[in-house]
Amino acid sequence: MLDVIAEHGVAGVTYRAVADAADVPLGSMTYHFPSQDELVHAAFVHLVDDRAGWYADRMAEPAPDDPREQLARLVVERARHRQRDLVIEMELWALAVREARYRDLVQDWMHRTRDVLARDFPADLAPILDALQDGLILHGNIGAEPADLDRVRLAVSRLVGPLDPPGSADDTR
Amino acid sequence: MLDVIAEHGVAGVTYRAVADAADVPLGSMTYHFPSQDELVHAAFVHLVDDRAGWYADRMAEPAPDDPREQLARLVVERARHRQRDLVIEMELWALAVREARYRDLVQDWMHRTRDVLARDFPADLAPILDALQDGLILHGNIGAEPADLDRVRLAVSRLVGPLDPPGSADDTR
Amino acid sequence: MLDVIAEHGVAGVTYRAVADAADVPLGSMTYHFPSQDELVHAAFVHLVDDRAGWYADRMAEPAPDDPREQLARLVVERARHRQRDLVIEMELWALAVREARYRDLVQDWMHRTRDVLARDFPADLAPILDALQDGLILHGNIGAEPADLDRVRLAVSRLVGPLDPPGSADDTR
Amino acid sequence: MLDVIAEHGVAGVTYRAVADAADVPLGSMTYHFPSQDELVHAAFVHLVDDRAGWYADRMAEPAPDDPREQLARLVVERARHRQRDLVIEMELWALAVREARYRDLVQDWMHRTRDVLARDFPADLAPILDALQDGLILHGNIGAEPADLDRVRLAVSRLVGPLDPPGSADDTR
DNA sequence: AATGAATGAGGGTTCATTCAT
DNA sequence: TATGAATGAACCCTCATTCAT
Repeated sequence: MLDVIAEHGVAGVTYRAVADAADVPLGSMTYHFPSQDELVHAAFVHLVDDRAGWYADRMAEPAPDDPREQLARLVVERARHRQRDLVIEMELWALAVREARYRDLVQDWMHRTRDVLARDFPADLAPILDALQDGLILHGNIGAEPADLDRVRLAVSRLVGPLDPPGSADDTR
Repeated sequence: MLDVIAEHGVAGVTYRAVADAADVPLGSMTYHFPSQDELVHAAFVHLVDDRAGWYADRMAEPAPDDPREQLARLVVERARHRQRDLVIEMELWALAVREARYRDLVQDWMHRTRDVLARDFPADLAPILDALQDGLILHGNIGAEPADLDRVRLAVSRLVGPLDPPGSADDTR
Repeated sequence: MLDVIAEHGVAGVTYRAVADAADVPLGSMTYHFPSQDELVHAAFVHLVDDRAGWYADRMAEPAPDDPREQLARLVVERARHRQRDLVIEMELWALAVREARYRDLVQDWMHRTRDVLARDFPADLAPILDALQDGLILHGNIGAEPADLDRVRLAVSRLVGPLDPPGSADDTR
Repeated sequence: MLDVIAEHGVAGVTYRAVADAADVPLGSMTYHFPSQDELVHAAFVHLVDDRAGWYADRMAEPAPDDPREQLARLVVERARHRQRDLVIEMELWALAVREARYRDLVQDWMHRTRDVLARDFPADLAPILDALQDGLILHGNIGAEPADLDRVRLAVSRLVGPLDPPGSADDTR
């Protein structure tokens, strides 16, 4: 299903295409998803859950001991050229600006992401960092050259501040 | 044409829909745009040119005397809720991550934007500022609450530095 | 279907025309014959089978006891003016010289016809008799006056020889 | 024009296709041939004249001194596999069995051919020889293997008789 | 519950033909 | 006279959706 979206966009989602991709009978598609939008929405609900969970897990990795570094690395990882996931996410965003139903989905996702960010960064910076990372990822995927780790580090450290003394990143909410 | 995209997405672009919206005969459409992709591409070429020109003009306004403030205001203006333009731009981005032809278009746009930014900000910050503003605009349009000017100001001033008289904005990498 | 071909040629075969002629819904047509060529090909497969069977049956009739006479009569019967069947066969031949797929079909038909002829005539004469009969039928249908039985008898008896007791029809090459 | 017919059949004849093939403006086509059938008919008139003239010339060649041999050779020459000319002629025949206008054209052609044949062969055999040669040519072009000269010689000599008046026409194979 | 058949609507595209220039 | 622009009518084909089994 998501493969179909990745390749042909939401516009290319047809019962037939998905049935073929999933190797299930056509009748079984319409049986479980009476309308086509049902099908698309279900796919995106699944996607959001999957991606939000993945993001929380990755940010929770104690890896570099510096959340700024971890954030920068995650951005670069997701900003690598022409990612399947990004293609699908873009389709969701495009839907979200037009249809409330999908907007709700994305808003939910955004909140989960900000909550994750708020564990490591000041709460008032979370929305900004979230916007920054989405912008960088988008540009990395579309731009001529992939995202550059140093540049991302620069952006993050400027936004967050030069030092992130261990344990000091207390969110004062 | 762009109205049709704004309302129904690129997927809703049909010769018939556009012909109706523009009140021209169906045969006229296919005559001037032999294939549908021709039509869509032409519309986006126009859009990019229009938006890039608009952006350059607005950033050139000597308005607040502080380019950081001007940038922040432009972001907020474009991040107002559910903008027609943003809807269309999202469709373009979604296409761009899937099809090289549209990617080229967006890359061109990105370069023009960065050139504009480089007039007022250090060159190495231009791509970052560009990504940041796109992220903020996207989130402003999709998020539950519209972009907040103070928050955007904060983001910009942190990224660029407290003062930016030409030459002083040294990046401390 | 074949009626449509007979009246308007293969070029006049449209899903709509056939659907109307057969009084079935348009969607039914495209469902059972996903592409138009499918439809045309299926019709001709049917035709060939039908005609080849018919020919074998007719030649097998013990009728005049002289296969030369039976052959001559069949030619004249099929060479009667403006026959629906001939119209359709011509369309098939025209396709066959251009497209391998239909050529195969006609070759198959030709072989079946020759096999039938080889039951009553020397094997090396079968292809010649087949060509002769097709030429006569064609000319009979297109020419100003219909085929003349005596003339056909003359042609056949000259080609085959005055007598054709099994085995005696030796070609004198 | 005839190239277009050869490649796509009469059904593939469109003002645009012909204009492109002849490298003339589209408007010039409709100007000189107000209707499409005008165009097709003119092309076939030209074809018939061309082919009939060619045939008369070739049969007039004193070449092998035996008209039977000359006829056989011409048949084989025209029966070579997948000839452009034959493709076009088939389209004409297919039209001729359906439309009087084209039937007249072909009848005219047939008469000219028979007149040519009647110069060298008994008048009552001319129509038969004509039919035979068309049948052989057709089969040669469609059949799996091209026409065989010996077989054609056999057919002709059987039909015409072993000797051709002035004792001369012995085929010297 | 599950599925393939069936169908009507819709959409891209082609093209003959008309017409202004 | 000659030509490109313009347009409305088809036509092929895809698909969502319905329904009988």
